[in-house]
Amino acid sequence: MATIRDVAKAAGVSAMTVSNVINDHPNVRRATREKVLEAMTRLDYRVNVAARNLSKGRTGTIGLAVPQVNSPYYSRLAATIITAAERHNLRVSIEQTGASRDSELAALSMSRNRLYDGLILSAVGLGPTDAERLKVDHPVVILGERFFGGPVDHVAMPNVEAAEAATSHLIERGCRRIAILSGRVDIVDSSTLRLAGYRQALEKAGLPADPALVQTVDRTDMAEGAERARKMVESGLGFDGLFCVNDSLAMGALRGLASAGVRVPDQVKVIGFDNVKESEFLVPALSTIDPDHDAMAERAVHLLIRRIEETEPSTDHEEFFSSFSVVIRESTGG
Amino acid sequence: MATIRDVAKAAGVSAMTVSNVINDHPNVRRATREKVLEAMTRLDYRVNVAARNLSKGRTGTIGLAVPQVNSPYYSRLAATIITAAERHNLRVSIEQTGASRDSELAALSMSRNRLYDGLILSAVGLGPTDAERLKVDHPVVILGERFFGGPVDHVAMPNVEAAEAATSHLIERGCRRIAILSGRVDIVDSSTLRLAGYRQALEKAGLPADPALVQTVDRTDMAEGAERARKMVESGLGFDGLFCVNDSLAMGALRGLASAGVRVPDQVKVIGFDNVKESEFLVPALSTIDPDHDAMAERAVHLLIRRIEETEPSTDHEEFFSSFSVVIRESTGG
DNA sequence: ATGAAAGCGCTAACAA
DNA sequence: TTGTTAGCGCTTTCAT
Repeated sequence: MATIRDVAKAAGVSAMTVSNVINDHPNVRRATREKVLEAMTRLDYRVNVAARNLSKGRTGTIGLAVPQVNSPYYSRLAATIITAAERHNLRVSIEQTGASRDSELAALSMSRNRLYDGLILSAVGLGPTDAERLKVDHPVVILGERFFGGPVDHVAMPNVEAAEAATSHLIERGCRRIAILSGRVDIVDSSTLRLAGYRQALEKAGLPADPALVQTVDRTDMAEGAERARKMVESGLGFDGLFCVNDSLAMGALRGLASAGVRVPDQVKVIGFDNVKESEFLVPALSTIDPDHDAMAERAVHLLIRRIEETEPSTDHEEFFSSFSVVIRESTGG
Repeated sequence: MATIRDVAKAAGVSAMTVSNVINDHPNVRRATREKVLEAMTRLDYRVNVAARNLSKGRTGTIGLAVPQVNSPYYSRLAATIITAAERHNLRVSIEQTGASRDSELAALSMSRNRLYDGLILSAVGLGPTDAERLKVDHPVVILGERFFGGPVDHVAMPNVEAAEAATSHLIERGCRRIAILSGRVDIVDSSTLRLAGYRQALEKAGLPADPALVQTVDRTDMAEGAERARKMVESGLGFDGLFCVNDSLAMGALRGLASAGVRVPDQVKVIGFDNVKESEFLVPALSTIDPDHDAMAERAVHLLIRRIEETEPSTDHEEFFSSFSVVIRESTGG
């Protein structure tokens, strides 16, 4: 494998000149450049990125830690972040944390090992009590709901407002007994905040808040959504609207309601949250909240790059909330 | 940031001893090890992976190039590969090629740059004429249908057999005019092979092969599936079975048929291919082919590791075909 | 069981 | 415009 010195020798110049050619530095005479390029082709030279990394103290790679990539939501997030990073000539290495606290901490320490120039961490397992551990001396951006006012840059959704808008939409469509399908709410996360938005909407509309209508599941995925929705019908809970805190749950719920023989939107109207690609194609097509995913990804990458490039560590931190819109489809009556 | 030499000084030993401790080498006295570990903790030492990479000539990272990660199929593939790689202490860096030939070639050259120890390339844009370019001196495993007998290790699906099984299943359920929704078939890829399987099944059953029943779309995604299925109904094509060459198309088709007022499975039975997570939760639940994704991912990673670890390049190449099963759900009558 | 020397391939800083 | 020097932080080899 040819090194920069082999090329230098072959072209009759110094290693530095070759390096300057490779990196498009200005001060190289045209003729010299040609000579070098020719030698590079002839020797089939390839830069050794590891050596460059060591020399520059940069890896050109950022880490992205998400619970799992095989979910409509996180795969979309990953896709958007990879694309945004690419625009800045950064590669993305993905780690799956399985939503566990330990794995999320491990991801944090990976970037301490300078494996990555920075880390975007979709924190689900870490809690507010771990805030101290985020006070690290390397670039980190947190995605999620767990660290408001924490010691890191933070990109979040307008959970409360958007959940309120979703619930209000159901109310406008005539629902009076609106259930919510949510994740666990013993911790502050998107479920908790979206539940708060749901409650606000009911209150503003003067609707009673029946605790039985608040249904929580352990994992917010399709399987749980399907099972719980079916049970809610079979137990005779009685509801005419259902707000699911994410689209995976909602996809499952649509399935569960169908199994239970409930017609959507005639008997029950359903709305989700996230606007994953699939939601448009379900039967019935799913109404949902569309946060501005691209803006969130772009902002997360930007914040991270800012940190990577700043010369001295600053102590201020930014919190970004994306905008959102309500996407009305068949599941709430089109 | 503390280096290995800082730790050595602090512990009163040589850098080499510290290195030996870090890498769990046997020849270190217990007392020495403790001393070193203590110093490491005290100085908050972290290995510099870039330096280690340069020294060892390995990066501990493999590349995975897929068309896009935001699709049920590829996100599942990515998830499985990341998990398999993790078991072997390898990280995975993901690149999105957008199915373009140029990006796929770029991914190949990335790994030539020793950014990755090896590359798993889900080839969609590259064609058989590019086979020569795969003759590279670094580890590559191709996922897909385009390079049978090529100069690389290759993991593929049993496309023909599985497509035949899918079509036969529709025939067994009483379908007589079975349409196929496929990608372009001017090149050898999964669409072509699955179309061949479809034809075989018709032939074996003695059913006529009406060319009008072969429908091809440019992109095999949900949007195209929905639009085309609707048009097929509206144009009065007349069909009682539909085999979609992947689940994304099938999800779209279910949506399109619903829009056109066609009941599944009563009027038309539908089967897909891939068994993505979503298919189980659709309404109606989607019958499909389930290739052994885990086995494919595991095999791809294994083949790659074998190449990475072999001392001298061998010229033989392995072709692996996964097993498959037909998953029968509501869309073909349960 | 430990250490000294040399080098992985590149680039920043300075010199010519 | 080009070249020289001196590392980046680690590991391999060989001595002790």
